[in-house]
Amino acid sequence: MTNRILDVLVPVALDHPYSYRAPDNVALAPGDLVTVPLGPRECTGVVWAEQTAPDRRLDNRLKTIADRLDLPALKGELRRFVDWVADYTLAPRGMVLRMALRAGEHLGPERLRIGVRIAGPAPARLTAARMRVLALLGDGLVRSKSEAAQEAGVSPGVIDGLIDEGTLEALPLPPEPVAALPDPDFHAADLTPAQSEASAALRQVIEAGGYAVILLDGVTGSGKTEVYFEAIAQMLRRGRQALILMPEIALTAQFLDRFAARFGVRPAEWHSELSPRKRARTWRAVASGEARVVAGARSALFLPFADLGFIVVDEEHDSAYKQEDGVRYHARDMAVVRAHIGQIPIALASATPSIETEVNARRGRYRRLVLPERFGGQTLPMIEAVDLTREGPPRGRFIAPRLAEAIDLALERRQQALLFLNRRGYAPLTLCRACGYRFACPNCDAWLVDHRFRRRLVCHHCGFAMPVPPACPNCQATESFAACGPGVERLAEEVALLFPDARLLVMSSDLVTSVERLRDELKEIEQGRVDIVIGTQLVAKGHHFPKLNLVGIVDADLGLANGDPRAAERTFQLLHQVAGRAGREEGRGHAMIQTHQPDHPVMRALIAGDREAFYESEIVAREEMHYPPFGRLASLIVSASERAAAEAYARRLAAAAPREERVRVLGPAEAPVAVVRGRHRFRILVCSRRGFDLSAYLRGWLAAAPKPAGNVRREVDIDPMSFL
DNA sequence: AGCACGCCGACT
DNA sequence: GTCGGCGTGCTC
Repeated sequence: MTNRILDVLVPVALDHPYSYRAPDNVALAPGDLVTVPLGPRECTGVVWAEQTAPDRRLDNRLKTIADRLDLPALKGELRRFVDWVADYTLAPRGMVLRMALRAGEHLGPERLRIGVRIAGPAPARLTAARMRVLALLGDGLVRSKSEAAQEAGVSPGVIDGLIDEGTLEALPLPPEPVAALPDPDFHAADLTPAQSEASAALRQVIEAGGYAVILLDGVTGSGKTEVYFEAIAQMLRRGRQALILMPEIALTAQFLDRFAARFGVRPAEWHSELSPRKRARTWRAVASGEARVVAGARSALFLPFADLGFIVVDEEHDSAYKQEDGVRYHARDMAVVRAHIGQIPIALASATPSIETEVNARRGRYRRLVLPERFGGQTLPMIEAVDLTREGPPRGRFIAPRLAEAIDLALERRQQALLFLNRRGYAPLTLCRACGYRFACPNCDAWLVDHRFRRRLVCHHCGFAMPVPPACPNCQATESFAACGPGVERLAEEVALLFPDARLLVMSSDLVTSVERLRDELKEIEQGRVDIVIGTQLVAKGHHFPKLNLVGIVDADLGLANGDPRAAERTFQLLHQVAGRAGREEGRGHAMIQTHQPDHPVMRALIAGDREAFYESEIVAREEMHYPPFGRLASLIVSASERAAAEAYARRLAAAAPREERVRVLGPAEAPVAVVRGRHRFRILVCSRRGFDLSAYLRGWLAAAPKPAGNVRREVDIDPMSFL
């Protein structure tokens, strides 16, 4: 036994590596994946460093590393990234490592795939199912067992039966590659002059080498994708890897097919719905360098790339990049950090850049490449407001007469219309007309949303659901429930009434039962088999509807209601994106925005098509308030099942804040949604000057503050995006 | 995060 | 009598 001691980081909620004795029969170096004993179990960990000054007190407790896994070591780059993210977000280092080892649980040896082919005489008993299998395999080719069963329309048992009879022969197949090699010259893109110019500038940045941030700034349909595809082609020619980050919901078949049209094959995919097996294989392929291009949701940022040369963050302004549970990180910001650590270029693409990115571009820290026009000379939609204070719909209705007329006209012209309402379900509130009782969630501080398609009252915060009772739980009155406010389902009812002959489709995340069904529905729209689409946020992202000409925004004020400092930015981005769905191929599009405040800066900028006006006003407002990016924010959330316990601890925590003139501590205040999942929540908001090390300040504060007792929990959210 | 340990409530 | 609820504390 040697005296060598190594620090190993394990993917559990521990902030520091543990020391282990190195076994003398295996060579180990930092980055190697190992199995180590941890308490009563064994787990996978990563050698983090050589331990040069072992803690004497641990001498007799040190355990020995059990084994080294036969996987590529995590590069220094990725280890530094894990350390950086943990330091910044105040998450335990081990939990950040866990994201990099996500394939973890299934990293064992690859399961053998079994292939079958005909190898003997037909069986004595020839059933219809068996005949179909024989007909399929009659060509003598080898097929995997599951493929053969599926194509012949039989159960796998039939195949097994034929193997037993000796008719078929089973043989091992090589593992299926996760992603074939993309060909940079498969189908050279036909770029517009503007795209060529942007592409050439991007190429120059990449040629120069090293870290650089490029903002690809262009409206939907201006061809940002083709431009960054050229940069990826350039990376492929150099034999390096590229990562395309996108909001999970935008990672569609349409996008993957576009990639395949340019490069001959689809990229490797990485998202939460990947099967464990596929996940493990993709992880390995990325680590070995076999997968050259990965298109993935935010967690793809933690993949162990063998040689990452370029990152794209598509739709960089999208709030889905912020992870709100577990390790709270912003994937766009962390992507920039990863590019910096790896000294590689990164491109942020958006039609409506985040205020942070816009300010960085204005200051020259990011290089802006503009794509001014839409493809093929398409023009932006004409946008107008419908002032609900003057020309609103009749009581109980949500479509104003002028919007209804426009829909009529679109139907007459055989064009599609989209009605956008960012609210799922039938109605956001149900009350009893007899006694005023309102249905509220038993676990959260929220009303129950009526979902008629599902025949349930549902809480959008915790998922609580109950059937609609036959009588009022308070006064026992029957037939007394009134739905208040609109949801997409209720809107669909109104549309069916107004346009009885139109073909409707409601798209809402809670109605999406499977990816398959979503794809089918998108295809229906694409092929013009739907006249009116009614949708939530789901329709805003990533899809291209060629026949869509009219967009109606039913309640533009919805996102502006709360006191969130980012409300204006988010509303502008969302409405701009939705309005931009109109008229991408068939003439000039038309968007109508129903609002109670047509003079709000967000609405004015949208109607005037003046994006810069919005940025000007919003940047000034942020600067005045010292909000990001002109200051930094963190939020401490204290929660407990007892309201008093949460409040008392939050007060003690706030009182323990170290004095620091560059920091303001606000609160504690009850969170806007005070109760979630049965836990009462209080929030302390911490604001600091720009450039101040807020993470270090918070770490010092939390270390010195009294520890939470009982079921009181505290969470830290650096750079919070949502204030609910 | 797991997992064990430990201390109180209602059942085979 | 024990099975099992989840609060508490530890893992080199």
